[in-house]
Amino acid sequence: MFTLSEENYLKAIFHLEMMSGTGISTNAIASKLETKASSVTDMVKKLAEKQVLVYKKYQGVSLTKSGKTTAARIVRKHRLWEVFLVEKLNFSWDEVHDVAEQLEHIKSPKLTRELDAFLGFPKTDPHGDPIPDHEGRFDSVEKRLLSSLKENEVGVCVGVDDSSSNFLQYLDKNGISLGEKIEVLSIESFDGSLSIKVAGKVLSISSKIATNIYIQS
Amino acid sequence: MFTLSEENYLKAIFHLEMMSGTGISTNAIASKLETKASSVTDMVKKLAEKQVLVYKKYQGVSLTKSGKTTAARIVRKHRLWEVFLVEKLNFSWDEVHDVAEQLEHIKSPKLTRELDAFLGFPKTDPHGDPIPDHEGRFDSVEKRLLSSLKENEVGVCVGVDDSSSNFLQYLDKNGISLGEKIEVLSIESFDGSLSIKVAGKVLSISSKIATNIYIQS
DNA sequence: AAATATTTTTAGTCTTGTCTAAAAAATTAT
DNA sequence: ATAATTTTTTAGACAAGACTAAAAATATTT
Ligand SMILES: [Mn+2]
Ligand SMILES: [Mn+2]
Ligand SMILES: [Mn+2]
Ligand SMILES: [Mn+2]
Repeated sequence: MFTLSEENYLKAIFHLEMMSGTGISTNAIASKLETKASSVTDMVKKLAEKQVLVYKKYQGVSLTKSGKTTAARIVRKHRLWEVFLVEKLNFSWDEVHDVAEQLEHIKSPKLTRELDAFLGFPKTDPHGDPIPDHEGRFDSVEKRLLSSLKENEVGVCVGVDDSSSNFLQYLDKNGISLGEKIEVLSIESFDGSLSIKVAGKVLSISSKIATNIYIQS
Repeated sequence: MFTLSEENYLKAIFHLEMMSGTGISTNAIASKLETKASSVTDMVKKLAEKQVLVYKKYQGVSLTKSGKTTAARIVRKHRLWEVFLVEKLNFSWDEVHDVAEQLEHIKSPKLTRELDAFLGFPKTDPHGDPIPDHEGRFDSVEKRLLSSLKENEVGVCVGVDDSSSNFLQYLDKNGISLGEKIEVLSIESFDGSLSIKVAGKVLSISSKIATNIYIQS
């Protein structure tokens, strides 16, 4: 069994390994969890003793098989609860993250199993992220950044990279949501900003925005 | 804002005041929380500083208005989640308590509000206990112990005093559930055991069982 | 009204998870 | 290859929440 703090470390390392492969640095973990490197060193020693990760001084850490499964199950719960909040309790996609951060630590295998069934075994959460199964497996949707499209190409929005309330509200305001068709009308070579057509309306978005939207084409 | 531990103390004191009035002793709190009296003394000092209870050395503690509301809101969440688990996720009434003990600490006013609405604003939980409103108010159902009935009297089961898995499973096994009519056929004067008729069947229950079942007549 | 028993508080210790400051190792620049 | 910089670890401290053992206050007997 893991403490709340241990679970948060495992999840952070899991996400970091997802992005940048194995051998996650103390500093990377510290900045993701908004804590200090020295605290991370202490904690990874403890987690190494519990066999959920391998730690070699000055070399960073890597999750073991068991560590990956444990972390994926927390992510599974996080995303199932996000679906619940949006589908059943009228939350919008920018309101769910903080509550899910709490709910993901509830310990009850039956609860997770039944919640999954109650929601109809969803495959993705409200931000387009895949929901791992009980064993921690999930199929990664093939997707590209909107910024990788060329002029006159089209795609369907299937996810976001940044799930902050700020960014999601910006998307809402501009009619961009999951499943929406996006057409790139033109690209400004000077600053990489795009003119796009979405939901019948033309709008201009910065390159920063375009690198936080995933599309399928 | 209160820590998990502080919330558990507040809830315990709230329940103790419910039963035995004001001025709750250190020992009573300790035994309810399965901790030591010395730990309780430390904690009530802290809670007194936070103005949620009044503490006078050697005199026990009493919740303030604000303490009562805070505690009632935790109880509100506990019971709403119990309803959710039974009504929506196929839990039985003997499986919900431990999970609700975790869920009651989730902090999100919107979540509580929406959950309440999603469940259709239930007035009681799966054990017949009333669900406080946001302000901490709730109407106490008038009810008596089954053991207070005389021979040939009847009542309807409206609650249980003990919500342990053990006891609830015993009730299930014998067809006793909320809303069920119970008729007292005879009372054995030697040990106070009762012969009752419930769901068409006659069965004999000990006096201890009878003092843990609430009925309305 | 003492004496005894019980309850409650205090004093001191421990664990978990965090922090700052300093030391050590690894990396990058000259 | 040395020096400077950055990253990581160690050492020591702290707060929260718990515990044990001992002291103090209260309650109960005789
Ligand atoms: Mn999230
Ligand atoms: Mn999400
Ligand atoms: Mn309960
Ligand atoms: Mn209940």
